[in-house]
Amino acid sequence: MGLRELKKERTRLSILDAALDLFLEQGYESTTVEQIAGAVEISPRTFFRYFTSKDHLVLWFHDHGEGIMLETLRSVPSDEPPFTALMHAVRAVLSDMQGSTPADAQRFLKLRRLLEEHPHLVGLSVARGADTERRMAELIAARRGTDPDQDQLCHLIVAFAMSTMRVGFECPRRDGTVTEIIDRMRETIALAERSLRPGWDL
Amino acid sequence: MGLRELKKERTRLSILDAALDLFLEQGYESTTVEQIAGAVEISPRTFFRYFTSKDHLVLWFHDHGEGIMLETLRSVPSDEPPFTALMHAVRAVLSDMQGSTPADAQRFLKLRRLLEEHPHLVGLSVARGADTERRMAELIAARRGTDPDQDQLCHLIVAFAMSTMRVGFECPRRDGTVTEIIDRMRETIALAERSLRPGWDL
DNA sequence: TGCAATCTGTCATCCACTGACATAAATTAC
DNA sequence: GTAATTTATGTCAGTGGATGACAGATTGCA
Repeated sequence: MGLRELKKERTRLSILDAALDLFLEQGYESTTVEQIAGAVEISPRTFFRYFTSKDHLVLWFHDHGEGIMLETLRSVPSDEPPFTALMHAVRAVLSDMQGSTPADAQRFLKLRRLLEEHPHLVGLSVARGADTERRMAELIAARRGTDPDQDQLCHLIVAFAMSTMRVGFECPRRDGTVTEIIDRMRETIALAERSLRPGWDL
Repeated sequence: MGLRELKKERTRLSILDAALDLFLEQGYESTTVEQIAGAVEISPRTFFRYFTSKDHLVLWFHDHGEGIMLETLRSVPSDEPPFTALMHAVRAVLSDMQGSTPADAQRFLKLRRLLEEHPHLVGLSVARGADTERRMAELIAARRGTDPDQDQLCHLIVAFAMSTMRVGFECPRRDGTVTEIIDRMRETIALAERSLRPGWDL
């Protein structure tokens, strides 16, 4: 990786950190892009070259997780039932979190606090989730050898899987460590698996 | 109802209709609020007194449906299992659609076409859905006599129910009549009920 | 008819976001 | 090491969504 890419990644994280801190300090709405840019000494125009929008700052984790999930989905043996495969994908995200640097863990926890204090921001995440679901439904349909337009079940499978994930990540009132969150997520997965009729997703 | 409220409702619908037509004609992004306001001969400022934002135009159906669902949820006997109660609420929305005026049906179909052509607008709807889910989870928790912060299952129940609804309304490639959509939705409900383990939501 | 409440338009302003262009920096080729 | 190329950054000007303040018009009611 060249010096250029390295520096780019560093400013990218600087922007993210500065923004998270500002948001938590003075609120999301009342923080302007100009302020964020000022904090990392770049022009507002440059900010938009790193993040397509102010909202995008909040979506970095979602994007990261989506990448891992899609990747996992493609690599998981195709004789596994779809929902099981999706739960594998979710667990892959958890593994990634477990192996993340302390700095990344900090960012994740800050993001969670932010979402807790500004519930309407959760909407941004689930909005992008709609996109993610469409992509996943295609993969699942391919797995099932069906046409996503005809096959309602593939959409339902994906929707249930993402619901499970979302519920698992939902903010418990007192925020814990990353490990606690991962444990909670595992419980939720178990709960979902218990709730579904065996073989429903075949 | 006074003359004032009547007139207000009429302009409200005029704005909505003009907007839907413009969106379908020339796209969502490339239609400005100024154009919409111009089409119904009001000032842009007044537009924002009828709809809190441009996006809000797309959410009128969601808001309407949410109202019906919450209302139904409160009136349904509390010895019914939560998921069953939620499916009743969904069916109440379908009944309302069945009894709607032709004009309303037209609006609904136009909205669907719009969402089909601009998938990213679906995000707006599911974003608001996150809000809706939180409110519903409280009702379900109350029903179950639990604290929504502790009880993961109540969130899962609501999330699964809303997923079912969303999948049911998802655009099939060729758009049909309102009746066809309602039938499709009923199938989806049946599919979801078949997928869940009996008694999972108790 | 006249008073009070409410609706509307105008104006000024903020902020997110984008295209165009010039400059500065890093990468590559020689 | 320097020149040429590619890419990142800043400046500037502009668009469009959204909000507060105020004045004038409209409606509802006594």
